[in-house]
Amino acid sequence: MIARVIVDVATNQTDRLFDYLIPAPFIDTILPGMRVVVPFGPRKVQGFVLEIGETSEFDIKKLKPIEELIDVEPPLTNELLDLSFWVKDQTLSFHIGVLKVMLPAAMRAKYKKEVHPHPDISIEDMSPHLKTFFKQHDSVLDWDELIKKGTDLERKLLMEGVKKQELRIIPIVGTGETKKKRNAVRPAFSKKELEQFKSSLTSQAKKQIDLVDYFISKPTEISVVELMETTQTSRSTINTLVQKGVLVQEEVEIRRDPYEGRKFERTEALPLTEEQRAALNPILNKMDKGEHETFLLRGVTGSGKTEVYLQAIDRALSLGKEAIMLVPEISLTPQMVKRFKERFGSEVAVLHSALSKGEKYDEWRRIRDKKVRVAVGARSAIFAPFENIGMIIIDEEHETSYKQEEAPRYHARDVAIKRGGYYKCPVILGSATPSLESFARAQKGVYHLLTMEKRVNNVQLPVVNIIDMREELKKGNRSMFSESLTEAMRSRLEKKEQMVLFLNRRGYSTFILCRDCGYVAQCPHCDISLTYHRTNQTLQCHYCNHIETPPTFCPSCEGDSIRFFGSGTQKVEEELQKVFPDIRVIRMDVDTTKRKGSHEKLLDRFGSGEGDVLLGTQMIAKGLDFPNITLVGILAADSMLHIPDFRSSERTFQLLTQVSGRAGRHEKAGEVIVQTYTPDHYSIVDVKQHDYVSFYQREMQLRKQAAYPPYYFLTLIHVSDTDLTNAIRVTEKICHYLRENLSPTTLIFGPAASSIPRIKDRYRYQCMIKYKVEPKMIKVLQEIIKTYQGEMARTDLSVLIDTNPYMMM
DNA sequence: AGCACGCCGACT
DNA sequence: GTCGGCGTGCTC
Repeated sequence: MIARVIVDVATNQTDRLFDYLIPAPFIDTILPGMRVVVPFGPRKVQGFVLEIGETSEFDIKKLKPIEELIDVEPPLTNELLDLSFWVKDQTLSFHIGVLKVMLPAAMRAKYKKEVHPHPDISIEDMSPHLKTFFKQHDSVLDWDELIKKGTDLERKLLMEGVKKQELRIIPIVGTGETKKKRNAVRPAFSKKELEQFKSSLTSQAKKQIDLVDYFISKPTEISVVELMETTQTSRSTINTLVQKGVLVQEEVEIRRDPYEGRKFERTEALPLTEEQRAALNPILNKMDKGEHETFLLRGVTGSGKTEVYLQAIDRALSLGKEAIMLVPEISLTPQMVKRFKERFGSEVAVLHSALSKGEKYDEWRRIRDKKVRVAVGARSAIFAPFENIGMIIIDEEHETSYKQEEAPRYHARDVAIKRGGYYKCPVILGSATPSLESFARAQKGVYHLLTMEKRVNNVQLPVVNIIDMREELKKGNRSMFSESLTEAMRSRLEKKEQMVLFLNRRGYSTFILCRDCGYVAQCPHCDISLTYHRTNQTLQCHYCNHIETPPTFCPSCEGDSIRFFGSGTQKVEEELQKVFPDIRVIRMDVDTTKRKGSHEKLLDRFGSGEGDVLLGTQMIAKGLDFPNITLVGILAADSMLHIPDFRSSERTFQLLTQVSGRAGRHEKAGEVIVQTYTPDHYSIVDVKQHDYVSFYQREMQLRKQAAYPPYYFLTLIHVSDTDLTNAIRVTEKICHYLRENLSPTTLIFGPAASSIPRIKDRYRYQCMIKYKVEPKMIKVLQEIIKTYQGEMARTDLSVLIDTNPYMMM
């Protein structure tokens, strides 16, 4: 018997199946989808068994046997294995990369090298330096750690030791899994025997008697910690009884429950509005018939999309099937989790980045072990290893975080539709502001469009006021708050209502500029300006972490007119305090939410009324639902509009609509104030009218003119090198090759310098492909990778291909 | 990616 | 003459 294995070596030459003999003990248990450790050349690596077969094209006598079988059950289902082929082809990724992304981080291979004293040599015979080294440390040392953290001398000693054969390096392939264990004890005796034992104890042994009494009344297993607490005894007393053989101590695996100790009250399905029912029915219909269809649910903010999702999932469960619900990382808030836990109780597993590796692993195993039937999570949860999926939902489907920006560059939306096809189940893409791609497909009838235009309980959409900041300047108002916004904030403070202020930039000042000569501090390694960080008084590069102290005189003209420009949330907070000295501000951005659980804490504080203002970046745009918010202020609506990306208008419209949606979701009416320097731009005007369709139509015209998606598909090839001329040369060759080999209707742009032409001293060039139908595309791109793989391995050259890119930089 | 094999320069 | 530089090629 032969196993065909994908090995954990991410290179072009090894991106294929390798055959291995299956040793007799594994023959009956080995299955496709299992992880193995195999010898590969001179070392050992982890691999995934994809196929089991009888024969090999390779010389059977030369096959090596599998070293180790890691799994008892295959972590990857047959469906996921099939899917992995599709994903790696579509995204031009290494197969191993796709297989790994399907598993929780804790299950990916860990490689380490252990440093041992050579077995034939006694420590005493080693060279004196090493002798002291091993005496100071444990006798088994981790090579990588020593190399990374050790001193130069230590490094030198180690190298010498290896050369002189005094040390041996043993590579270890680990699985990285850790199951949380706890010590527990249970009685080894029956009740009667315990009574007997008790009477043999002297009255001095009071604590032992307490323990025995406990087990007489409750003869079941209990964790040591819990036992100590309930009986007020110490570990040593328990140990004594273990020693005497009265109690048995065991390690019991426990599941890490990220939501431990939290009570979720069960809720029932809410009554649906007319619109909700009209949206839900066709979905249920398809589900009942066991047919696949992709639905695009466009519902304004507050129209009750979540309730539609919940009831759709409920139907899947009552049909005996499972459901996956994807939420953008940023809006996977405790509020959202709570809503799912309340409806589906212990049927829900939650997968998101705030969980520890171990917690994620445990939640993932609950899915694989069929302990739960609903998976809620961010992008990678689309690979939840269910085997009978009845419903897949992508909330906020327009969110760019569904596209993974490193290899494998997959889009969760595409994977969702692929899996939906496999399981013949409906897929819902939900959003108040669908991506143009999805809405265009719905218009063409590829997706089934469902619309919800009204908020539930007939709550009105907030009134949106657009403030022209150029007028404010003319009036002499140079602060970051317009008169209207200041007044609106004052009235909320008086009425004790809450508000949200949104600014798309964190930190303090974004750049420094010389007023005399226009000098802007630039990063020496990147073509980007440096950002001023007030906390440590430094200028920092956002791309390479270069740090320098801000100059007091202009390095260019030697004048003293250096000024800080642009403002972040930190500065807004200060300004707010100046205008309203008593205002209570809760600031939420990357800087204030770094610690685990701080996100939740800040929201709880705001929810309980501890703050008047929630001031934040992106992360406050979604999912917030507090009844007392009656004002939303958007400080710089056009900050996104000027990013060189064909989607910048779309992003602006989506973001403004999402943020606006935070206001007046309940009894109290909401108001939104949008500050902008471009009040006539359609992506801002259409927010005022809450008119998605109007925005869509205008934006589509521009996309058509400029030959962008949804009219064309895009592929972006990024070429970078420390050598500028070589980067250009390679990009030129690639463009030439594409023009020769793709159809004449396909548009090829390039070579063009990237919008940030240099990052970390690497020069960046691009080639953009726009196409409608191009059956040879994948083949041609594979050919390009093949052409440059050698040069990429040898030199600093890098060629990356992004099919369907979302980051144009 | 690692790692060994292999073919040319500066050293005991 | 050897030690070691990193170019080339392979891993079932």
